[in-house]
Amino acid sequence: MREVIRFAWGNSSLGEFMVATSDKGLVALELGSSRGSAEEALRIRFPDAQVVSGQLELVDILDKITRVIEEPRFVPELPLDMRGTAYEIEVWSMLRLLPIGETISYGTLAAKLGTRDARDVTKAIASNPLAVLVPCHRVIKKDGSISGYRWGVKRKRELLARERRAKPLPTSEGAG
DNA sequence: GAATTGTCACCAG
DNA sequence: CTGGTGACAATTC
Repeated sequence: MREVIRFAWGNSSLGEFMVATSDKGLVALELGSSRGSAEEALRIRFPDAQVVSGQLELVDILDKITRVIEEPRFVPELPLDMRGTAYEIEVWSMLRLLPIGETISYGTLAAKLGTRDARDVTKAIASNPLAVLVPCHRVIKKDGSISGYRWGVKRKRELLARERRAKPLPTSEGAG
């Protein structure tokens, strides 16, 4: 019996996104890719699985994802089926501990993980299949500038901007 | 901002 | 082990 991967499309202020789930939980959340290539990516990632459209079954999930994108503080209780090397999973777990509005550099994150090379973390983060749910957008370069983002630097900036607003600030940020 | 160079842990074979 | 690789980091103009 082949494993079944279901995918569906949703819409948000950041554009269209695709969600894919296995029996265990979410395996992918893609932002703004074209429908064709995103679906193909799934088949490549799960060559032995049956990739089917599950638009109806995933309505609930789509709804939650949309909300996460619009409201950074909303935490969906969605099961994540993380697939990757042990190291990648470690990095992803680490990212999810980052509070809203908080950013960290690749180098610092690497240090926390016990490795010494930021590039190492970079690779793991770049392999993150779960946009937003794993807040890889909170990882930036050491000088504070935005470096790169698998789903587009603009989305990264946008997500960070939203989180800054959502973050409870003791003082107002003043004119900006 | 763009280009250049140094660096090394991780992954696949 | 060997080889390839990077969403880095620090420097320079």
